[in-house]
Amino acid sequence: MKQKKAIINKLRTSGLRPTKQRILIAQNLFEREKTFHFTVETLNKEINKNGSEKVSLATVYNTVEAFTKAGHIKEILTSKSKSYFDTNIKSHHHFYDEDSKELTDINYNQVKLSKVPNPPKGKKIKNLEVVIRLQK
Amino acid sequence: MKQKKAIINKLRTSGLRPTKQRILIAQNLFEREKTFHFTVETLNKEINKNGSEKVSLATVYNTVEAFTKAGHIKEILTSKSKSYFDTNIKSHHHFYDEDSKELTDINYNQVKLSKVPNPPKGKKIKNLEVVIRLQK
DNA sequence: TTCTAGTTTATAATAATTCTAAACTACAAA
DNA sequence: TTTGTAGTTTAGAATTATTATAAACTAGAA
Repeated sequence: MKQKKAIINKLRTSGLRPTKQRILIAQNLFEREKTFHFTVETLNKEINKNGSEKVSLATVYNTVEAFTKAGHIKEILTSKSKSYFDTNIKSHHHFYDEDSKELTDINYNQVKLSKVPNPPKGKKIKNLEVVIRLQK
Repeated sequence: MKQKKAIINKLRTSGLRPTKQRILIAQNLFEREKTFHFTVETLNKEINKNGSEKVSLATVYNTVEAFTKAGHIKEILTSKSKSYFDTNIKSHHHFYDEDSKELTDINYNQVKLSKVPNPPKGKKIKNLEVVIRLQK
C-alpha cells in the first residue's frame, strides 16, 4: 500500500493517467516478489477474482498494451497461433526487424556462445536460438 | 520437375501419403533457392494463385502441421497474438519447456556470447535474446 | 478391381484480439 | 468548487487465426 504513490508516479511519468483500473493492475503486476509470466486471459482472471473491483477484459487488453509500450512489461517471444514457418530446418538464428516485422536468417556460425546454463534436472537442451531484434 | 520422385520419397519416408496436394505444397516449399518464411495465409495464396490446381485452406493447415511434425519445416519463435508478457524488463533469456509449454527466466549473466553478427546497414541492435528449448 | 484407411474439403465452431461508440472520470482552468 | 474536455473504460460486436466436423474422395494394398 505504501507503494501506491510510487506506482502513480510511474504511471504519470510514462504519460499514463493513473486511473483506478491501471493502478489496480500495476499493483498486481509490480508488487510481486518474483517475476510473473502471464497472458491477458490469466491476468484478467487474477485481477477479477476478488469479487469487489471489476475491470473489463477490454481494459486489461488496453492496459497491457499501454504498459508494454511504456516499457513496464515486455512481450516474450513465443510461437502461438499466427505462426510463422521456415523451410530452413538447420539450426540457425534470426534477426527480427521491429519496423518491418520481417524475420531474416542468421547463419549458425555467425553467432558463438561461450557460456550456456545447465538445463533443469530431468530436462535436456533440444536446441538454442538467438533472436536479435533490430530497429532503425 | 525431375525432383518430384525425391519429394514423393521424402513424404513417404516420413509416413505421409504423397497426395496431389502434399506434393504440390512440398514442391512449392522445398524447390526454392532461398529459404522461405511464411504463414499459412501466405502459403495458401501462393499455392492457389495459379488458377488451375486448388488446394483448400484446411488442407494447407493440415499439411503445414504434418510437415512440421515430420521435421520438414520448423515453427519460428515470434510474438503474435496469444501473447505472453513478463514483468521482468531486464535483459534476460529463457528456457522454453516444450513438454509443459512453460517459460523460465535465465539470468542475463548465465549466457555469454563471443560472436554476434553486425546488423544490416541502417539498422541497429535493440536487444538480443536466447531461447533454449528443453525436452525430457 | 475392390476395399478401406487415410486424406481432402467446405463449412461451422472456437479462441484471441481489436474495434466501436456511448458512458464515465481525472484534472486543468475558470 | 464547478465545469469542460480529452483521455479512459466498458459491453458487446467484429475480425482474425486456427481447429473441429463429417461427408466425399483417393492412394495403394490385397
